[in-house]
Amino acid sequence: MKTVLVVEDELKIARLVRDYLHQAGFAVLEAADGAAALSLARSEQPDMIVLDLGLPEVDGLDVTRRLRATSSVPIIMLTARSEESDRIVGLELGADDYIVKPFSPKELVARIRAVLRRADATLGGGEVVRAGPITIDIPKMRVTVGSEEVELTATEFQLLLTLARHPGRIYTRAQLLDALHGVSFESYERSVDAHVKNIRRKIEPNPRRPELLLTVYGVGYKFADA
Amino acid sequence: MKTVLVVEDELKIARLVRDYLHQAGFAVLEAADGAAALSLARSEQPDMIVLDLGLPEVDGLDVTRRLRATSSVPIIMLTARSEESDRIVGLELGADDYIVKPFSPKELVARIRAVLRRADATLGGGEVVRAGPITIDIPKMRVTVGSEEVELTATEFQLLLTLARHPGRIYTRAQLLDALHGVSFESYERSVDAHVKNIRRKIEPNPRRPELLLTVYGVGYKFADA
DNA sequence: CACGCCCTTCACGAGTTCTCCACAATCGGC
DNA sequence: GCCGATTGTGGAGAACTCGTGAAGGGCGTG
Repeated sequence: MKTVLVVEDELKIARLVRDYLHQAGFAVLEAADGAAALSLARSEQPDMIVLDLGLPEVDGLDVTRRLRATSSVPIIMLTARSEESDRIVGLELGADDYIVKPFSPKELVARIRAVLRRADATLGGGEVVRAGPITIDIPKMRVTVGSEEVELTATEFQLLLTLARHPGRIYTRAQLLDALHGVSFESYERSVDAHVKNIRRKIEPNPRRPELLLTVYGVGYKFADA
Repeated sequence: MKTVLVVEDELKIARLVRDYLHQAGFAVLEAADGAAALSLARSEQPDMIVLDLGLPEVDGLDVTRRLRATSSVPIIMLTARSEESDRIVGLELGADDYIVKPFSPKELVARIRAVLRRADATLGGGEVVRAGPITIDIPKMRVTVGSEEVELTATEFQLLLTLARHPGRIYTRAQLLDALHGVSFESYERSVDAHVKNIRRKIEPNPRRPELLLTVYGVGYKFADA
C-alpha cells in the first residue's frame, strides 16, 4: 500500500482529500504547515506528496525546494488559478504535476495514480528508455517509433529523451532549454517550440494532432502519459 | 617464464626486489633511471614493469606516459605514501596497480602475479574483435579489412578498437581522447578528427563516403552498426 | 645529429543545424 | 462566439560542425 502525505492548511479540503484517498486505498499522512510537512516527509518517507502552494508561514515553493534538496519523492502541487507563476516555478523546482483549484477529488486520485505509476516505471532506468510506442537507445542514440527508426538531430534527441524519461511530467521551456544547453544559458525560449515542431514531424502520425509530445497550454510540454 | 623489469634507483631496494622475484620464479631486468627503463622496455619486451615513481631525472609518470604511447605492458607503480596525487595520475596514465612504500616483498610478488594473471586473461578473452568486414587482432595489433591487412599507428589502432568494440555505440571526442590518453588529458578535441581521417583513408573503400567509421553530427563518432 | 614517422594544431570551405522572426492557427476565459 | 494570449509553422540567415591539407614539433632510429 502506498502512503501519501497531504499538506493542506484548510481543514475542509484536507478532510475531503483524506477521505477520498482512503477510499482509493492509500495510507494518508497529514500536515497543516510547511514545517510539519518537512518533518513528516523525512521521518515517514511517504511514497508521494500532495502539496498546497498557499500555505501559511513557510511557503509551499520553499517546501518543494527543501524536499528536493534531499529527496526525489514525487510531488503534486495544488494551486489556485491565479498563481500561474508559482506553478511554473514549482515545476522548475522539480514538482511532477499540478492540479488547479477547484478540483475534483476524482481527478486528484487519478493524477496521484499516474505519478506513482510513472515513478515506479522510471526506477528501472537503464540504457533504453521506452514510452508508449517510442524506444530510445541512449548509447546508440537511436529512436524508433513502433518498428520504424527515425533520424533525429542531437538537440532533438536530447529534448525527446528528457521528456520521455518521465512521461506525463510537465516541463517548462526553461527546463527544457536547461536540459539542452546547461543551466543559465540565455536564449529565446520559443526555440523549444521549433524543435518540438521538428520532432513532431518525425514521430507523430499526424503532427497537427499530437498524441505523444503534448503541449501544456501556458506552461510547457510533456510526453504523453500511458 | 615471465620477465619483470624493475625500475628502482635505490640500490638496496632494487636488490631486495630482485632476489625475491628470482625466488618467486621470475626473470628480472633492472634499470636505475627512466632512460634505461625505456630503452630496456623496448629492447627486451618484458612481461611487466615495476616502476618506482620517485626516480631521479626523468619522472616516473613520464616514463609511464611514454611506455603507454607504444605498449600495453602491465605496470605496477611503487610510491611513497605522500605522493597520492601521483598515484592517481599514474593510474589514469594506464598503470595497472600501485604499491605504497614501505611494502612487503611478499605483497609485491602477489600483486605481480595478480596483474600478470589479469593480463593473460585479457589476451585470452578478447583476442580478436570483429565488426563488419574489419578484424582486429589485439595482441598482434593487426587489422584486416576483408582479407587485406592495413597498417595502423598505435593511436589509430587504439581509436579504431575502441569504436569497433561496440558497433553502433556513439562516442564523443572527449571519450575517445580518454581512451587514447587516459582521463583528464588536455588537448584539442579535434585531433580525433585527424586520426579519423587517417583511419578512413586506410580502411574505407571510399573515404569521402564512410561506411564503417561514421560521423554522428554534433556528437562524435561511431562504428557502423550491423 | 639528421632523418622519418607520428601526433597535434590550425585555418579554410562546405555542409548541416539552430535560432529567430513574422504570421497563422488555436486556446481559454468571459 | 469574441478577444487577448499562447502556440504552430515556414523560411532565412546566423552559428556551428566537420573534412581536409598542411605546418610544426616530439620522439625514436639509423
